[in-house]
Amino acid sequence: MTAPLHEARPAGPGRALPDTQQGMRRRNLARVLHTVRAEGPLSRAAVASRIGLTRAAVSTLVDELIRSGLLEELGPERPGRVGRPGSALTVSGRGPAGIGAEVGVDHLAVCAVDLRGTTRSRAIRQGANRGRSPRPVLAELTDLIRQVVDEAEGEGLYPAGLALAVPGLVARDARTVVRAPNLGWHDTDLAPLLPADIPLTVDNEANFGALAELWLGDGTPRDFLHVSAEIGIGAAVVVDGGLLRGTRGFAGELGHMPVRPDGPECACGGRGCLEQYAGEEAVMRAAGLEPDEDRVGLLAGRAAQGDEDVRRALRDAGTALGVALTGAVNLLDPESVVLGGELSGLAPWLLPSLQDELARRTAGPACPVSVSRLGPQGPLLGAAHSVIRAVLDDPAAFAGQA
Amino acid sequence: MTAPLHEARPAGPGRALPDTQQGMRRRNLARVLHTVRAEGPLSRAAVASRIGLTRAAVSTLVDELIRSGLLEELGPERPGRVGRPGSALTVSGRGPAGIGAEVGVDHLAVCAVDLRGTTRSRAIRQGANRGRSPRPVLAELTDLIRQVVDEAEGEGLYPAGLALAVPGLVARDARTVVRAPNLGWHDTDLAPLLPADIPLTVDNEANFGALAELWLGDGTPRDFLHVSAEIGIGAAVVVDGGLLRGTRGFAGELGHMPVRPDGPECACGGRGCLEQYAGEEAVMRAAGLEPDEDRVGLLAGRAAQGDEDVRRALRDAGTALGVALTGAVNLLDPESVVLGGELSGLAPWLLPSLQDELARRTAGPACPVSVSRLGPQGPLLGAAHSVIRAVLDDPAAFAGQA
DNA sequence: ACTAATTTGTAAATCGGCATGACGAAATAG
DNA sequence: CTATTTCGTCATGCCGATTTACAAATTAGT
Repeated sequence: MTAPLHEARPAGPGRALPDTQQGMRRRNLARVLHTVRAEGPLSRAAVASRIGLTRAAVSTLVDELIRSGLLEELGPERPGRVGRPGSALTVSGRGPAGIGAEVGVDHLAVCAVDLRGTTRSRAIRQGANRGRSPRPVLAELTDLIRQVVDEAEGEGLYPAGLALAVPGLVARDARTVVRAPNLGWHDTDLAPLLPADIPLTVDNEANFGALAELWLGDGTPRDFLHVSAEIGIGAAVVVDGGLLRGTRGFAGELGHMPVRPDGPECACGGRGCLEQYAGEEAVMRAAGLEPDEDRVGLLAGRAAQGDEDVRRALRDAGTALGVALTGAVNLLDPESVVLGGELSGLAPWLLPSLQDELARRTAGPACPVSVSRLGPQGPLLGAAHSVIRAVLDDPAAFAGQA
Repeated sequence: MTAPLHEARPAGPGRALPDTQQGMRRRNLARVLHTVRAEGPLSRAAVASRIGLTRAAVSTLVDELIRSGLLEELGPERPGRVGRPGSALTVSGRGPAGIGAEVGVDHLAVCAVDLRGTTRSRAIRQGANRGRSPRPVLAELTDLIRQVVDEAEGEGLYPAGLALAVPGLVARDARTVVRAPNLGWHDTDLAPLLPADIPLTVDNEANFGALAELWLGDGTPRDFLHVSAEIGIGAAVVVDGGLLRGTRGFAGELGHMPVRPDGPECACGGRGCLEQYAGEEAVMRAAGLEPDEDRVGLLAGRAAQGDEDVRRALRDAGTALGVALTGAVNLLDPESVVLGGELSGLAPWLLPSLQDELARRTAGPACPVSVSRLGPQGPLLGAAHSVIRAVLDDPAAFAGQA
């Protein structure tokens, strides 16, 4: 569990782990569990026909999963079909729980999700974290985590892992925050500051948001670009159902796409980066507003009231986003672009100019742009579900932990 | 073999093929073959220790590969080490051959590569193909293919597949050219116009170039961006040792990255696309030269002679490339950027300004930029090797074809 | 109602594939 | 010349999925 969850791709045939029968068993356990979770209550025979194994083989696999507490038998189905009714199986509601946590600029949040995907417990605490050092913030977060874990344990769950979403760049070790400008954190190993008894994974808020979109969004494809924003503009690239992380884990930095190469200087050293046109600070300035804690809320409120200055600022930001996204879309050819995170609240005023710009610069049909249904809670849900996903991907590794 | 070679990623655990013992055997055959090919002559024991199987298991796998004609026994090694010497194994020099073919703007080329990776036969024909219709061009190409195949068969090889590189966009069915502006082809299924007795794969020239770089380049990482150019500017994205293709197979279109969003109108509908600053035509115009057949050669020649106009034009193109690449590098976080294809000949004059621009716009260490050792023959080699790669990845599928 | 047909789940036998352990073969070290 | 080391192979065993058979539970048909 120290390795990052959900690699973009398993290693090639030359370097893979030895392909032995235990590995086969483990993969088949995963396939059974995955299909039962994905396709609702299912009989052993139904699972067998879906994954291509025989009923006998599935029987033994199911037995093992039931013994591990990952599957539950609901009893005989009552269908109108001919033949003996099957015995319905579901993923357990009392097995492992994924603990998701989030450090936002102005809040902390924790939740526990069970194998079925339902949130069983949650805790939120408002309060500005900008400029506070990691230790007190994570101490506070640890309180919330204990709270949520206690509640989950009361319902018969046990924490299988803790996934933390932060608004910043995270190293590939999945524990060290390299740079989180809006918190003021840099090069900090978070693991020592969090509960040591639960396996930890730290990742970028945008990445978790994208995974939530992938797993929870309705009709979201396996190849898309997920754009979110907290001050900087973070994006996440999903390729064939997996996250593209990059060599250092920094993939998805949309904020410093050159939009006007001769524009004003940016902190990154370049000129005319997207962030200077569509970043929160820039939009606030363009709208003639003062910096505030809840910038997105303020912008959305004013825009909804019909404030022309704010609307114009958002239109311009949408155009800039459109330019940057044109480049990204040309390079990646995704099936769609999803606006998520805090950005989704501003979508009504960003979207028209964004889509215009994208369409204008694209030969042929433009890449469709949609708004996340999950909105700001995407990252937290994605984090919790990433833990659940790890269990589903290798149930054997989590077997005896109840 | 009708499915595209080298998907970016196998399907998730829920949808994968049933994981049965035959599958395990197939994968282990592949692993044995891969290691022998990659690490030179090797004894059974050496292979076993490398891939983590026992000597006994490897013995049976090797037997099967020898019977299939994919491996050869060289006889006992003569080492200075204690103990019975092993019997060296090599991949066969008389097994399957990968037939690579290329339709360029001003040439046709075909080659045959054996399992060892050595080119065993080749044929090239110069002649402008711009504006010619697919049928006569591919008829001519078919002649060359027959020639090369005959020669290869004379040496005991048999064609395991034909891979064709074209300078244009290819659909994900790996047979249909969607758009090849410099040939004037569009929406053409090439399969009926090529030998029907060899399994066919068609792909973008830039993609094959990138694969060649991945497989044949020295020290090339598993995550990089490969930039080539023929008129348009094509790039290919390699993520964790696999090609990123995109939903429609169009990933890697660098040519229409917005470089100066208010710049002149481009054929794609946008403004100030990279192609207008670093495309061949644009550079020729900026250098004050007339259109010509061998544009790259002309530019390189003049630049080498010290022509200041040409050099300035190339410097500016490098700067524009740098701007576009900044965006791509930020988005993908690759380990390096490789200049390949025709572009590699112009590298000496493009590189300085390109690297300057990239470094200026990057916070922290800039992404290293290198020049392909393979140069213009990358695509052809990549095509041939992609066939060989398919054999290595699943030897069982090619077993009885000798 | 009673039988036939159909489907489910499991048990027993079988097969395929790798691991284990032992052995002869072929080299080096002393 | 013997002891040691390593290689390749064989016999055996284990593990996991398949095959085959069968009892159980339901619907369809008379």
